[in-house]
Amino acid sequence: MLKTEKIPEAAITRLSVYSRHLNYLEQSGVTTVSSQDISDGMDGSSAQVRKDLAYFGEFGTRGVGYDVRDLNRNLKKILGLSHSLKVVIVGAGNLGAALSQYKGFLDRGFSILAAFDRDMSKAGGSLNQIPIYPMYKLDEFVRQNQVDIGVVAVPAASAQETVDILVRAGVRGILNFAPKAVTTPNEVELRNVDLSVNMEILSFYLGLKELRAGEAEAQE
Amino acid sequence: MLKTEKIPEAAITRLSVYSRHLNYLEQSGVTTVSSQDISDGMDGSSAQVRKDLAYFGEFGTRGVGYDVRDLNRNLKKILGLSHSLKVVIVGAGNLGAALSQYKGFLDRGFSILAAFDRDMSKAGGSLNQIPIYPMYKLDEFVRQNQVDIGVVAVPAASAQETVDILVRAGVRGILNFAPKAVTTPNEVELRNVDLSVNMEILSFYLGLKELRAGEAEAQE
DNA sequence: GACTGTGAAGCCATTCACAGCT
DNA sequence: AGCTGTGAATGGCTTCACAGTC
Repeated sequence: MLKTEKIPEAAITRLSVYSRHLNYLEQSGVTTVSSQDISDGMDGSSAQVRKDLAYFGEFGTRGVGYDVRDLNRNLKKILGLSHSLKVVIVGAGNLGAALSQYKGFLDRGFSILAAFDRDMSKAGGSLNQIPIYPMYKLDEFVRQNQVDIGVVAVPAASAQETVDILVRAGVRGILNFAPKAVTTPNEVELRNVDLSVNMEILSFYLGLKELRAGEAEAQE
Repeated sequence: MLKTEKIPEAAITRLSVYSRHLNYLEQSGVTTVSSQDISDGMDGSSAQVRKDLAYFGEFGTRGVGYDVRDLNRNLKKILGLSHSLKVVIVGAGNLGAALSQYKGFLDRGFSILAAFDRDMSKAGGSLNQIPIYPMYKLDEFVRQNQVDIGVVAVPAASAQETVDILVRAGVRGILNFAPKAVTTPNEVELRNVDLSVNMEILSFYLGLKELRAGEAEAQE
């Protein structure tokens, strides 16, 4: 169970996607799937699915496939979703508001406890059930409620500062949405979800396609 | 200039981050940087920076470094940001609203022309300057305005359907925020920005850390 | 016959180390 | 001396192909 083997991050990404798909199948009443079924409709191959699962154990039955319910339970356990993680959102602007109500988080069992904003006039208000507090209460709140994850949804200019506050308060992980490279000490896990970078990657490939189309014409 | 060499997607991601950092340096009045300077404060090495740039040409001067302004201009050109791409957002809920005002897009030169929503009562309204139209106008709008990119910010259940409409209308790329695997034909570039997957990856690493901490204790 | 689990092969990306320029 | 550009080496991920199981 405790293999110290190195697991590609891309594999984790895929496990998460598999799990969501299994949720859907479970609701649809499907009870058994093959690795082929799982990989259909995404980019990966069935071999990839099996390899990804193999990092964590043997979940299937040869000649048969996987039990949907059972496999999904295992995946959720691997992903740490068995007990719901406690989350706070920093920055109650548009993005913070959107994240606080994001179905994708709630459906997967994360509990968003509170939002925080520097703007004192927002404090006391709420984002759809979730209370908004002023920034100075963040530290105490995180400590008292043993918050696991801080979501950073502030402007780029205050991103690092916000991260520092969360780290000092004792969160274990940070999900950063600010378009700015930030850093955390090793013991605090960090992930950047860089929306503008994603838009630019798309832009790059559009340009590349244009270029190739141009070349193809020129060849005739 | 037109190297057909294969370029890692990760390299494009980094170029985008470099460019943003150069923007900042440019504003700060810095005129020359080394690959070391660029890599400082992010995870990569200076060798990586040089390799990434080498896919596209020779932008520096040996013994000296890179001209900030010049390099950034080149990066933006590579990323297709020289002429601003036209974007529409589908789904005028919280996430759509947040994206329509997202500074990270505007700062980098994307123009968000309109938002669309299935809910007719939202039509006629606006999200911070950006007009909201009913869904049935999407096709015509995309054609008439030669929209390049469609941003999908609808619930998972209607994601594929929305993608199909955008594809038929003729967008060249799609940025999907719905927590659902969707597909496009080859000629339409697709990128998924999966917020819940990112949260789950974070969750996974938190669990892993816990496990390791437990093991370390057990070893004594 | 169908499907999983896995070693081995192949492929791709990153890192190293140094030649080449200023 | 300082720094870029790059071939060669390394390391890691994915694909292949098949033995093992039902």
